[in-house]
Amino acid sequence: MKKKNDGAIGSTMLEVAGRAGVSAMTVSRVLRNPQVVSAATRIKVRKAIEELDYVPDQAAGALSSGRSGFIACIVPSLDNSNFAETVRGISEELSNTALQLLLGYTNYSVHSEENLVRTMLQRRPEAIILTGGDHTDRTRRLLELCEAPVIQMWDTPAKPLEHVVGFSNADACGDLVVRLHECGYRNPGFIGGTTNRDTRGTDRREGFITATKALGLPADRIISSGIPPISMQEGAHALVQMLERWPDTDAVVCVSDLSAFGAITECRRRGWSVPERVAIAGFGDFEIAANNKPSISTVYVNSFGLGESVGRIVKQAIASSNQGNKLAPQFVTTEYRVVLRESTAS
Amino acid sequence: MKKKNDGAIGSTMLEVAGRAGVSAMTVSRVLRNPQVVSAATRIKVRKAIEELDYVPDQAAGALSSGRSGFIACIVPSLDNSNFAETVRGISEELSNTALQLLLGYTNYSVHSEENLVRTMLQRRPEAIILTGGDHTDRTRRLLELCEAPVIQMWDTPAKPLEHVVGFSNADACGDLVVRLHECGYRNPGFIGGTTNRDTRGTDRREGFITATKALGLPADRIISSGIPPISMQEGAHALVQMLERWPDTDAVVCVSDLSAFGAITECRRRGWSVPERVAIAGFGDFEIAANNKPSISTVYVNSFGLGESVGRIVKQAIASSNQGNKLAPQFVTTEYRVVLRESTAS
DNA sequence: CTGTTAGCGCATTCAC
DNA sequence: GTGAATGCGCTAACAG
Repeated sequence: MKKKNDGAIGSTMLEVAGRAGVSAMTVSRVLRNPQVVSAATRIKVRKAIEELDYVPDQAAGALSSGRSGFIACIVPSLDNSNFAETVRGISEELSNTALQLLLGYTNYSVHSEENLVRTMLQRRPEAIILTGGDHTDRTRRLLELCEAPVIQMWDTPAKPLEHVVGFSNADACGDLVVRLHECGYRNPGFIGGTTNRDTRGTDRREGFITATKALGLPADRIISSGIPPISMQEGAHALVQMLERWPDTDAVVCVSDLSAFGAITECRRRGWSVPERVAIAGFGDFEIAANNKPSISTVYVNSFGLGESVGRIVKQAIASSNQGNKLAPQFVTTEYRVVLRESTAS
Repeated sequence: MKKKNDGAIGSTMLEVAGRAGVSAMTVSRVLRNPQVVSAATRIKVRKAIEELDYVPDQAAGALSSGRSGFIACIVPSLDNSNFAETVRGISEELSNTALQLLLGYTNYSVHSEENLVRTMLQRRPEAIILTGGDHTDRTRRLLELCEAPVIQMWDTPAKPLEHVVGFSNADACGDLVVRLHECGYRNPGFIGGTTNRDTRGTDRREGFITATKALGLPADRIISSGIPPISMQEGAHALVQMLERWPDTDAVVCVSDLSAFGAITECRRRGWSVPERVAIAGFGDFEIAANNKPSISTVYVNSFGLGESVGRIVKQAIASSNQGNKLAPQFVTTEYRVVLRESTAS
């Protein structure tokens, strides 16, 4: 046993109770169910809590109640406006609850994800939020064993684990290709990363291929450069390769706005005008897309709203579970929208 | 009491012990101190763990051992390369330990920070990492009461709470001004946000003022626009205001690379050449700084290394505490470096 | 090297 | 509206 209060804050619930002249149970009630306690007692207890600077120990509470108060949330990267916005959306939606996000990032590795899931399960999260539909077998097994609701987001996996909030990156990218075709572009190319670690990027590439084929356009103009998520510099590099290999390429779709920016900037360096020499589009509608010159055509994704939906499902699932039910698997598709700007001609 | 395994994974340590034909304590040892258990027993126990897909409950472990395994880390925003890199640095440094980051973000509000701290203290973190030196009185009180080591990062507060890892944003910005002066600029201006929520931004502005005064340059050319962290668009807006108000301004220092990018792009839209008409510099050396045309002069900050230092101190502080000591307050200053590029003339 | 005992701090359950 | 008893799952301490 540890020494009393070793590393802890100040006092225990029992000490608060002593000071207030009530039982520990009453303190507990004041904290989590104040309305069942008489006003007078409530005030006494609150005073004692104040005076002792009492901070409840959630580990103890969790152990006793079987509710950790944690929501595990695993994203590929924190340094990405899209995921950061989604996390904000989730947080905001959960802000009026006692639930706390346990955040982790995988660096786009399913192997890291497996370790993260294992680590987080030790905290007994009440729900688990994952990005995408690509997981190791072991991850899937772990997730099935634990009864917590699982939400996959940012994708629409064909075989969902349970709940899904996302959109088809393939369709979204396909729509972009269709719009470019409508603008008169006939020889589009695609720039993305070299591996399939970023499954959303891979889906966009697939969407590009499907759409170009359907439109009878060349579907093979694909440059893969760099480990996803690819950088501005790699976008620049890939664009040059693209135009060297297929000089008559008239529109380039980049896997993200950042690589699109890199590509556009490289054109400016070389004196190739965008969109006259070549049109360039991105994906994600990051801040830079609207603010660059030329502004960047892209696909807007409602990252924040996606997070809000996820948060709402988390709350519903937990509410159901509290009533002894299980929320039926939800499948929410979120908004996206092609936004044409100066980097492609209309 | 909760129903057995309600919401939990599968089995308890006792069940693993039963299956392996040992006591629960031995299972515990295999998990956290394997070398003290005989090889034969170890194998038996590991087998049972495998077969039952046992996942230990850290809440119980924490309660019993008095060690939560959590490190609280509070940053202003997740959507900021600098902080994201710092978090990566911390994570990486802690990756060979059993410590887990409990991440929170304040949206640049000391009030949110106070709530976050209170929430996180309920998890009994073994160390607490804060960004900057600006906190409410109540936050400071809470932090003093809990015995966990506190680390302030990304700043060099005059009155540190305990440990500090950072650099002087004021000095860094001042150095930038000096370098611009060396390049021949005599009428510099500063663009930043309207409030002091982002204390690092405020410090940079102060550094600008101090340096310009010391050099005998005008120190009053300051445009404040937008709530920090200011956007690209606000950078654009502020630049126009700057040149309208003080047309002979020859160099503009922006509080971050993003606002600098906005400003530069606005110049391009208006046909004002950078750096000929006006030089523009940023802060942070984000990806965009090196990749823009013109590339952006800025101050490089070793965000990742800063995080690594923080992680190292966390480990040291916990190690000391385990030996019954207390690590003497550390004060680590991290690297920064003025990087002159195309957006300022040399 | 292994087992036994006890208790971490709280919340559930049931009395009153 | 309040209190007492009990145990959540694990680990420290000690005994063997």
